[in-house]
Amino acid sequence: MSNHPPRSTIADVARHAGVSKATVSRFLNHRDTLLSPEIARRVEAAIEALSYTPSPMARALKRGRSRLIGLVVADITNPYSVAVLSGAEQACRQAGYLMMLFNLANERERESVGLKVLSTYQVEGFILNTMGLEQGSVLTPVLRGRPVVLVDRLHQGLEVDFVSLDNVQAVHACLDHLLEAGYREFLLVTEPLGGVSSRIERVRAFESRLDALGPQAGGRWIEVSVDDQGGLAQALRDLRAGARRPPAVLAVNGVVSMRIVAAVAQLGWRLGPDIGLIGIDDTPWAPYVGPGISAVAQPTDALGSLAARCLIERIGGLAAPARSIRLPGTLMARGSTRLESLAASGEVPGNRG
Amino acid sequence: MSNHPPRSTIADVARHAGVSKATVSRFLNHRDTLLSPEIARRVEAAIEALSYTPSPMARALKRGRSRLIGLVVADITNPYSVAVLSGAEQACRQAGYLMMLFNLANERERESVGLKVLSTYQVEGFILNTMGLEQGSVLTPVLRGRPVVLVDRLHQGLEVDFVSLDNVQAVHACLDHLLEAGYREFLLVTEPLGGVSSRIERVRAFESRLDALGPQAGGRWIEVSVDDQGGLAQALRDLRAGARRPPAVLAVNGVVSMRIVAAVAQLGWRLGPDIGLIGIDDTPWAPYVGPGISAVAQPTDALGSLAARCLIERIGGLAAPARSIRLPGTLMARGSTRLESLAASGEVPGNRG
DNA sequence: TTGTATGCGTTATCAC
DNA sequence: GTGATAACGCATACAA
Repeated sequence: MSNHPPRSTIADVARHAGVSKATVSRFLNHRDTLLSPEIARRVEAAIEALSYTPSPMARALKRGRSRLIGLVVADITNPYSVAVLSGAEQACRQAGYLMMLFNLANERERESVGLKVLSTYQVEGFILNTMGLEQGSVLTPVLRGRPVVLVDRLHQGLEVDFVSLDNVQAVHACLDHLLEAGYREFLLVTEPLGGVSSRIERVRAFESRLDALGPQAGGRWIEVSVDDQGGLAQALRDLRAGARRPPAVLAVNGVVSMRIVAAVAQLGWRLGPDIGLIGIDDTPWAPYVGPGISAVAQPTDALGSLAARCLIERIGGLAAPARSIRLPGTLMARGSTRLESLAASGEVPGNRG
Repeated sequence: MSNHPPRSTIADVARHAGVSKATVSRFLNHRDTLLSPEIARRVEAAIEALSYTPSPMARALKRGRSRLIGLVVADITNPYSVAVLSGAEQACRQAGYLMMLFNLANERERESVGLKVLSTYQVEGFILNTMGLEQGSVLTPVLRGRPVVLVDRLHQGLEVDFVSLDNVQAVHACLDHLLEAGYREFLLVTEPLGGVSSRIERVRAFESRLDALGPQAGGRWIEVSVDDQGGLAQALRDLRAGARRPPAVLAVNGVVSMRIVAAVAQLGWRLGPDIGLIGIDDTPWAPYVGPGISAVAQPTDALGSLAARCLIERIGGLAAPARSIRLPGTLMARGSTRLESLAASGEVPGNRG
């Protein structure tokens, strides 16, 4: 059993350099001011020689700051969450913060637990990508004044920075594209709203746009829970039966897109000619699923890094009123929104940007 | 500006309960022994009243243990990594550990940086899902005797627990399935081996199985780098041109599968009848891509939670020799390995388990 | 400009 | 059984 030397401490460095701990600490934190070149040189050499690194734990204890950022995510299995997480992680790293991850695994009641746990580790701020079900009033006490930024989903009564897709723009882009492609009858499919702000916003945008469009187009929206694939298929059957020409479905997110694709496959219909499909959230596979699935791609990386940067600004003391940042999505038009089948023309599915 | 009360400390609890800090600490750590019921009750009440939680930071400082586990991941954008991560995170949580995440973002040289950073945070152990390029000899010093478990990829000279897909079984399952489906000419496509153990194992398994098969089947393997999509298409053209009947491709992982699909689409071929495709790594979209992409699904969740549990056992002091755990994958047969096209029969793509 | 002393919130070692 | 007290590694007020 090899015994490993304990990591060297500030005391070791001080001894090695023949100075006091305070001097080493000064070198670490206020290198510029208050230090004679000669001493600085010796301290630096000692640090190098002992390959000394300050203990963030001890620092956190003393200063109350930990260089840690807590990320609470509803479901790390969701590619959207991961993409955002990834962008955020990068920005944090660049700013010298480390990320502590807490995954809710879709158990919403664990949200406050996650916050508490991260809290005890003295994280300096939180990025929340959760269901948004906990009211701000219950969150506030555990936050203890530490900054928070919300991603994708708002929390009632929590007035903090918010970063998200521009849902109105995204839904409008979808509808405009469908109209241009020749569809006139629309069905928006969402998971049960359940108070989730992004879903609600998308539904509202859908409704208001449809109102504005007037009689030239018609549409409804339905909630279908994940375990009711049969209900979804039935809804699609009804939709198509009641329409004079091929209708189109707008999937509120990637999960729903996937389920629509499954249902359409099961029904034996062709995406595009028989029923249009466009969804919010793009995936690398989308170009190759059936005739290609049209989608609005979210700028997930930007969302994540913006969230992180906002948070870090707040940690740095910024006291501006709560900001709301909305980033546009970009439409990827593919075969699932092409009324005329291309099977005959020999064209191949793929990206059309 | 609302001022937030500082979190209560062990001293607050002691004062509130009219006992000493030591007593409170005892209640926290050795509740069972050495404590009169009366005092215990009072302490408990005080803790409740002040909603006190011990500071993990201070604990870590004093005891050297942090209840933190460090996870270094090559690319958090890779769904495989995330799936593993997710399983690991869950197991850690259940054991009362929190996960600190360090993403290499595919910059391999950041591996030792990641280890160092996590190290300073006093993580009690590491789960590594990286390229495996750093030799054990360079890793060992920063590990300082703390346990490590490797996922999916081995490191040379690092004899620690290892958890991974049973690559031999997986590749054999693929080949057996292809043979049964009627294919006889095989091409394994991998990203450049670059010393990554999982890729090497899969190639070796491919070669040895082919050897064993003898003249009834033939095959080669090629490395194609991510940015050489043209080269991949050309390789496929050559493959098909040189084969008497439809050949089949074995994609070494999900990323490669995706690229093959893209190339085949570009070539205008039908997956299955024109060229077979089976890949390691399944995705939710696979059933709906073209005729359905056949794949070997990895037990990612199990891999992750096993990794975490191994690590936690080691942290607990287990001193057994390094273990190597190989979990079998499960074959999902779909249309991309069906020689006869089903287009005519009206059957619909989907899972066939 | 540098050193001494104290405290951050815990746990552990001693007394009592 | 319980209470002082020291120490973990660091940063800072104060003294020099």
